[in-house]
Amino acid sequence: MNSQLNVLGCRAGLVFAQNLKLTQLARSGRIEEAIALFHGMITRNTVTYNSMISAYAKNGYVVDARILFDQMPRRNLVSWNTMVAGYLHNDCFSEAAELFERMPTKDSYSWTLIITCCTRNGELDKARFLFDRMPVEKSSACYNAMISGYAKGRRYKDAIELLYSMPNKDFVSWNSVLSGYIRNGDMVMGLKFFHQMPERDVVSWNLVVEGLVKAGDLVTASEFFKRITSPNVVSWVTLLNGYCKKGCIVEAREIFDQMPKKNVVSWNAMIAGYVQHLQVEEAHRLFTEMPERNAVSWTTMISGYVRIGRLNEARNLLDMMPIKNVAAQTAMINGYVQSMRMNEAHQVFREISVRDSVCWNTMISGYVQCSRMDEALKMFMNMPKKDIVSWNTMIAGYAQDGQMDKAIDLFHQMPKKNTVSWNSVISGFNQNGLFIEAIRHFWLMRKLGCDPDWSTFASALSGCANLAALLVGMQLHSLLLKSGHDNDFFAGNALITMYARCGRISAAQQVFDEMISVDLVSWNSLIAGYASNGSGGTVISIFQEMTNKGVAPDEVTFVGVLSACSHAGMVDEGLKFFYSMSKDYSITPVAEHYACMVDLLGRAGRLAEAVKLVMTMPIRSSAGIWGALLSACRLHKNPKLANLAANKLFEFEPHTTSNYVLLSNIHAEAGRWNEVERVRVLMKQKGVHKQTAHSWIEIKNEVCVFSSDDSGQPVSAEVLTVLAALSSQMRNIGHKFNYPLVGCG
DNA sequence: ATAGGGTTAG
Repeated sequence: MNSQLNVLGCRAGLVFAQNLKLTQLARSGRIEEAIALFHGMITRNTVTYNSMISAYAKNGYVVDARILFDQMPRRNLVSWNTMVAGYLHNDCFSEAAELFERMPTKDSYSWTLIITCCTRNGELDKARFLFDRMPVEKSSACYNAMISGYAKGRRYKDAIELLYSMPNKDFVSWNSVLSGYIRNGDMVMGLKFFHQMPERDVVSWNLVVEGLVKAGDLVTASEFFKRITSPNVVSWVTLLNGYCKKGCIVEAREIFDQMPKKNVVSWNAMIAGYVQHLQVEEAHRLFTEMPERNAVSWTTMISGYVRIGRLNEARNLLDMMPIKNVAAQTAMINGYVQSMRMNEAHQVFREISVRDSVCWNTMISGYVQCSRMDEALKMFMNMPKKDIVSWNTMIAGYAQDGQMDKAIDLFHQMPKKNTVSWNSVISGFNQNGLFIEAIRHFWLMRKLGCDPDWSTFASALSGCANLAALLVGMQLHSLLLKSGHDNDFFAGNALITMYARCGRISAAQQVFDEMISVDLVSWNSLIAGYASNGSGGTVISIFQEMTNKGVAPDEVTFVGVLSACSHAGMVDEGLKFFYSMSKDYSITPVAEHYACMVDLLGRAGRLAEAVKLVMTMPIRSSAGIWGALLSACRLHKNPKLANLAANKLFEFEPHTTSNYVLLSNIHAEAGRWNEVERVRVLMKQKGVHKQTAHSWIEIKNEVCVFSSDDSGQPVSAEVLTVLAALSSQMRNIGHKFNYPLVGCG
């Protein structure tokens, strides 16, 4: 009897110890060892099962956790809570809520879980509804969950109101509100709240240091750091990270060396700092020196080698990694994706045991970059839980691939849209020439309560630039000033282009002058602006100004400069720049530059030289080059050469109506009616139709569309009268018309 | 063994 009891006692002791070990393994991410231990155990009690459920869930194996939960012999309240927490940990909100509903009994843990579930899912009011009606006594944790939810959702008033009504406030309560301010970037309010707090612990101080670091104010951040009475590892790492992000890697290293206690996170942060500054060798030295490495250390190193393009070293590390995790494998996939090596990317992807949304998204974006949209879609469809990034990647992919209909289709299907989703469709419309749709979606986005960012403004402004929609462009300009995104390069540069394309070059110049700092794109936009406005001399002086300031021109700069010369008839200057770009700036001319040169020589009537340039150039010809030649043929009435240029042009653009029309007109003007007929037959053969040209204007928020030969317009007669008056005025001041202006609606 | 605030990697 006694010995039997002893055996039982020993067994109980063993189970207790093994349960403890299980929890420890789970906490340090050693899930394989935990599984082995669990399966090797002779006796298991409810606590064992609970620990294992938690172990699975905390390491991403939420399905296995559920299987064990369903299989275990007896479930207690903690088992149910653990499973709900497991779902919550893996962002499975609906599963968590479903299980919560089925719970036989609920304690304050359960209620805290469901409230957290709602707040994390953005359902703040539902959370509050449950909070107000929960039948068990509210713990501090429960209050804190609700307060934290409010604060994270920027509902500071609600958060503080609840905080003040709470009976036993602790540090977590105060820090939850503070964290909301800091994480949302509301530093001014955050600091004010910090000073109002009755007492502060290390976490409070760390939060403020974090906020200051994020705002880029390292001086104040280190002042606050110095005032912390006993800084912990988190305080040190936060400051260290701040110096790394600011590019002060030497100072970061000093902080690292000064740290009284280092843990894995400290080493990882320092390694990440070196990786960010592309000092991957130094990072690797620390990596080999550090006392213990975790998955983050390996992942940081792998992504470091990926960043500098050394995929072999990255792959070696991944192969050496003892227990591979998704993050490390995704970093590797990212490397292959960037080099378009999709087969190798897919091989790594196949080896991943638990696939999260990030690794799926990386694969999708890989196929998108290779324009393999069918495979991207296959991935997207196979993905078990799509997140907002997956949707946005697909939408941007279709837009880039010219399949705007599919992009819009997905956009309408997606459950929740963010700014990036809107940006993808808006810039997609622009890329596909649907500028009106781009602008319409900008207003729609604002109407539906989504905030545009600098990228939205840049896209919408680009739409205006292409439509020469000055009034809308000016409206966007003032919205941009109000939004606070006006100091951004992209938005500023888009403004320059918008004003220039709307013919307001002085406004473009003013935007340029008022920008806090300009980049190469700003210079290029200004140059292109003056170029299209025909101010060749100004372009040349701006070009000199920018090179004097030490800004090196690129290919785009020269497209602007050369087209300026061509528009202003400055042939010699153009030729000089063309030769100088490769000689002085070592920029190899591409098709666009040759097109400018053909245009330049062609306009000047030097057709033979233009042809010679095309025949001797070391690159493949393009539609732009032959198009420029064809236009020159019209200007200088050379139907023979026109036939040659047109034949080449049709190889590139067999279905572009305007090319055929141009050729036909050249022959018509020369009275070569046989040739005109030949072009007509050619168009019929190729199935090209002469499209009815149309244009539109906006009057009092209504769009009026005009097309040629359209007498159905209600205002046609009026328009025609005005047109006739304008034509006669133009004729009076000496303008000659190529065609009689008839039939314009 | 389960819930609320703070650090690092994809």
